[in-house]
Amino acid sequence: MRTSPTILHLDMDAFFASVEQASKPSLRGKAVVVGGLGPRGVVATASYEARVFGVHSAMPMGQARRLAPNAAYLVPRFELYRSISEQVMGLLRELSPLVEPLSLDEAFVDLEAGGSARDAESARLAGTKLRTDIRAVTGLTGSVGLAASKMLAKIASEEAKPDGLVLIPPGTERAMLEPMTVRTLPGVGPATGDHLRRAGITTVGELAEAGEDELVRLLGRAHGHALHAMALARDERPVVAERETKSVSVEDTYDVDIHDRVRVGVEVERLADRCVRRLRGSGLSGRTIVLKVRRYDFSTLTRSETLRGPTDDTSVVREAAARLLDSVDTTGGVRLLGVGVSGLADYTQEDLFAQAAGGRDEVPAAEPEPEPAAEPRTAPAERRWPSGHDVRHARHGHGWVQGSGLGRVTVRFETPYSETGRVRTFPVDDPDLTPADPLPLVPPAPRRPGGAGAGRQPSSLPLPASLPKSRSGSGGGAATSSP
DNA sequence: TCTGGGGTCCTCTTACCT
DNA sequence: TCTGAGGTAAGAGGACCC
Repeated sequence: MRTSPTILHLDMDAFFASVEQASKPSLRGKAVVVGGLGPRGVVATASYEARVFGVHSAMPMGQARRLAPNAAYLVPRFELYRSISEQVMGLLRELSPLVEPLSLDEAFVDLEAGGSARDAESARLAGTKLRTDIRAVTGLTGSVGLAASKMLAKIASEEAKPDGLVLIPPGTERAMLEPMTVRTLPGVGPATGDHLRRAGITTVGELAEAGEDELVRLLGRAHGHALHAMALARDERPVVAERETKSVSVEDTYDVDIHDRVRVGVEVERLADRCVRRLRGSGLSGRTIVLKVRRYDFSTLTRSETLRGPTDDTSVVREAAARLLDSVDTTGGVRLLGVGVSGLADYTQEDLFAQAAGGRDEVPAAEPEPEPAAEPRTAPAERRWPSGHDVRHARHGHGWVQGSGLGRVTVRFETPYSETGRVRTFPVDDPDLTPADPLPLVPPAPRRPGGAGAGRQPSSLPLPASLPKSRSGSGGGAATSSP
């Protein structure tokens, strides 16, 4: 293990909720919950104000609403989060070429490899500057952990939350870990935590004392060995910039269990199509087709089939998924269906199955994923005007959907840079109201004084080209044109 | 309370091959 | 020819992560 705390872990604070608060002045300082709003939705992120009420990630939405009935409930806007995540990752890459993103809001950086830090002092400086830069560029806060290994850097950023920086000086690691609960260690979830508790092990110190043989006996070879090393603060895993995708999958949970076997078959076909679209979008093909079925009682089973060669052909994946479905009893109803492809190759090959079935199929590779809100699983008004999404009104300007239903949509007119705005209600088919693209959270840098851009509405956030822009067409002044 | 979606990794069992 | 050992791949399930 290295001797300087030059591995940095960044964790953006309550990322999705913070983005929503930054883009909606009326929600700042308020409880905000982002997640699925259907009857089977769960919380993706809760703002710190909502956490006070006991709301946390992965909690069923119904429970969250009981705990925090006055919170704002919003559907996730992944395109927006992705575009802000790219800005943040860009700042990390200025520190080092060795950046390992873990998700939209988290990443490891090897500062030493980038030459941006050699010792504790320079590492702390780099971390402090990073936090300042993130705030300047995105308006958001992130917590930074610095340590000599990935595990410790991650624990440090957790300790730093929210909006802080923690550096673990080399040599102090074991003393720091000892009193912590085993759940602090990555890889110890509810099941392993329970398992260890029953064996009388609750702290990292007790884990270290238990010895490797005992842990291997309790948890199996790989897990026992890894956990013992971590308890002794030993973690040699390098920061890896490029990770190969191992599988691609799509799944849907249905608001109401599906009992009709024919409908189940149709849904599996649709999932197969979507999965192949994603596969091709990434330029991949795969050999193993996986069908996932969650039944009415939440029991989950998977069935898989490995083909002779990799495929990215819709009809081949459809047919394999249908064969797998034949072996599954769906009596009683299913709440979730999924189709995945693993055993990936980063090339596509014409395969015999497809040729036998009539050649290449019709699904275009570049067709964008439909937005979740466009899925026919919510009521029509909510589908057209998802809570939290941006809109533009011909007379009132830029705003966001506060709620919809009963033929009406309620809009709050404000932008990331305005005061808290006013609320107005319109018929859902009001021709003056159109969906709009999100605005940047921080005003774009001003052009030269008196320049052509002065006084204009800020342009919308540049979204990745492969992602769908809003369905507003050219309506409204939020389009990405500049003089 | 009633449990999303997209992943990764590990373990166990079984089948198959040598 | 039969049998068992050992390796490997596939299939299924489960834990965990964000």
